[in-house]
Amino acid sequence: MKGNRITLDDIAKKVGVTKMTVSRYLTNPDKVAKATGVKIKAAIDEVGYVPNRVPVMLSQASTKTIGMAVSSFSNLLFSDLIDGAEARARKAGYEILIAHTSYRPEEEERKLNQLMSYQVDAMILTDPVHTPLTIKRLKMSKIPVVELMSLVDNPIDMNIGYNHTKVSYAAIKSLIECGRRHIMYLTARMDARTMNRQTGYLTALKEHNLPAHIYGSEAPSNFTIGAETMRQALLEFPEVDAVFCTNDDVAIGAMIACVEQGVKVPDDISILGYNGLDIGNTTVPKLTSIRTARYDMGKSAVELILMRLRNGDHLETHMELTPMLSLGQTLTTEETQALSRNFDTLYALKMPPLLSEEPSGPRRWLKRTPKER
Amino acid sequence: MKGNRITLDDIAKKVGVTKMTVSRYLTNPDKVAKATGVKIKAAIDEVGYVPNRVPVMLSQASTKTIGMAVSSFSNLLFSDLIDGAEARARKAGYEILIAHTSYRPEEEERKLNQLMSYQVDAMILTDPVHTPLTIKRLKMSKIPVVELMSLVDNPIDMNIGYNHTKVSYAAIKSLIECGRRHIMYLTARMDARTMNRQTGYLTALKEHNLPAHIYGSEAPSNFTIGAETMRQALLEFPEVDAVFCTNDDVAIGAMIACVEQGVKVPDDISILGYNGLDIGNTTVPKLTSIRTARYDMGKSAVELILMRLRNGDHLETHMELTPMLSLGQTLTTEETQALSRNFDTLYALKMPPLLSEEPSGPRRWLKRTPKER
DNA sequence: TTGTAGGCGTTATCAT
DNA sequence: ATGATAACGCCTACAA
Repeated sequence: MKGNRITLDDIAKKVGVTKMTVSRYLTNPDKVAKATGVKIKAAIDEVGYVPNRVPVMLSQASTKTIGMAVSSFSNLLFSDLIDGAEARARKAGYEILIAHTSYRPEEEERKLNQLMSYQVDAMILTDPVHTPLTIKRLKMSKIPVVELMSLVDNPIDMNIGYNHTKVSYAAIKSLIECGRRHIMYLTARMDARTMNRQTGYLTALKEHNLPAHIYGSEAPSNFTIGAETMRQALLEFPEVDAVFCTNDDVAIGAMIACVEQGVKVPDDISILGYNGLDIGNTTVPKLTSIRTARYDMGKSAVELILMRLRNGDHLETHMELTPMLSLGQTLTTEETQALSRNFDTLYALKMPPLLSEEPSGPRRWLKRTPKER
Repeated sequence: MKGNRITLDDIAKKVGVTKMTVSRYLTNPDKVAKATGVKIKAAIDEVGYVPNRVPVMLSQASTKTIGMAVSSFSNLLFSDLIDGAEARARKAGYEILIAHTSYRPEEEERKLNQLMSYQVDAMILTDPVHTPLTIKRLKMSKIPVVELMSLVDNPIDMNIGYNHTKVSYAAIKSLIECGRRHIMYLTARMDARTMNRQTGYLTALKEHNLPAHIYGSEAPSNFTIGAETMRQALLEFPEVDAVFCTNDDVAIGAMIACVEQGVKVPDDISILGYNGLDIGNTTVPKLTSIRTARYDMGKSAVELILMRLRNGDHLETHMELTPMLSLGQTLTTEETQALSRNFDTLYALKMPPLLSEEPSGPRRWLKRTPKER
């Protein structure tokens, strides 16, 4: 039962003109007689009329709307992505329509369907993996699509992001260069980016004939999970001398566990986070983390879309970004410098064949169901 | 320039039927001949057809869509609200359309306009303050509206939330009962709920003739801001023996500052957070916080909307919730018990006339612009 | 300055 | 089992 919404015609009748006049007033008040305009305004204010954009969408016109499917609202990194995209979109008179996918391709497919059914002019995706149907729908629709965050192998259209595998490879190489030999990968719920990082981690270790130690959980990442997993790791793998974390949440959990157990960071164990969120600045010592330019990515995505929409050009844009280091004290000075150096030359970095098979070393999963509601 | 989207007619022509037959197949495959259905399915799959919901919206029908205007994506509390609402909505075949307001009534007005222009069947609001136009539009539209989080004075329609003023009053009273005399309010960017809490805080102090000490910042709250502000407070107001925080982010910042300065929590200073987010469980000691039932609120909001939509009843539903205590160790045992007791009898609680004027004690604002982009 | 006609893509309704 | 027609509310294009 939906309320009887007010239409242009209702306003028109109140004023004693046709809806066309009211429509004109709405797009440009100067196009109607001043006296008429005043009456129309009064009528609109009186009833709280909200223009219905649906018919406009129907008339093949642009909807001035960009759809954005983000992986999660509980990971702060996506909040920055949205802010960047919205700020740029608004400046151009566009709106962003947001949906979230919970990192699941099928959910992305659902939400994409929903957004496309609103006739969005373009789509921004933040998951790197899609269902075949998602890909087909986007390609057939011909609307501009930007995949954000990860550099992907077969972009649907445009792509801005990081090669997380390469970044992780470079990070682990740096730690090895600086003498770490028992490097652990601390992870949480497996999504595609988590896997990319793992591949980079495994590849670097393999190259140096070092064993892999992967500790993770099935639950979505948070501080508690990170701490629990790290406690377990310290028991089972006490030689650990470096922890590469899939994100800052679990990294902070790891720091908490280290403090509890009297482990010195970074002397005994160095800890490296991923994303460079604000929270890492508040710990003591501050977390060293791989910082991704989230706000700028959101902004750039909209910029690429606007260019395409305006010029109709079909430049294939695939931008590989290189991360900065969010400086803290959870790596040694030497390690920090090695990482910065290696990130600077990331484009030139050659990797050996990627490893995606199971690691040779121990692999430990804490069984733990997501929290009850 | 929008892609030439595929329509029902395109599919129909491919198959050699009219679009009506294809439409029937989509709503109920059994309504067309089996052979026809097979051909239609093939055609749809081949071109990646996405049904266009816009015409459906136009034909006065329900859009099966609920609009939700959340204050922020960078505050985790709203993520739970969204999850609760989405879970319930999906079960009923509804979609949630999300927009964010950055706590600003004018932005809420903009986003409301956007959502209503998509003909949503109902609206969920999470800000407690609205522009007059927002209120008028919602009331005139007659669609079900739920205001979440805060119990408000003049609800637009339905309302589920907390009386944050009363909750804060009860919390401060409890601290006073237990002997605290130098209670500080630690806040951040001022939104309406922050103000409600301040009023409760001031009222309780006034009743006991204690001076108020309010420390805050203009920037959006985060851990860094909380820590900075608390450091300043410790310098200027060293007698402080309790810190009432507007949210868990600044509370954790306060804990960090206390640890740095060698202040014992809760012996020297007790710290109380607000919202009971997961992050409070990871600190040492765990943060004691006032927990709000966010997921359930989101769920209940949709439930009320569905009832209204289905039955057309116009029960005025105004639910006042009472918070639980998220148990930690940043209050003394005695204080924790006092708070729990007082929350249990919150409904019966009588407050003196509210104070909303400026506090009598010192008030200190750290000037700090939001972080550069 | 204002009005009229037609069309956007789907579904309800009424034929065939 | 399938087709034809009308309607939803706005805007573009043309007319007065």
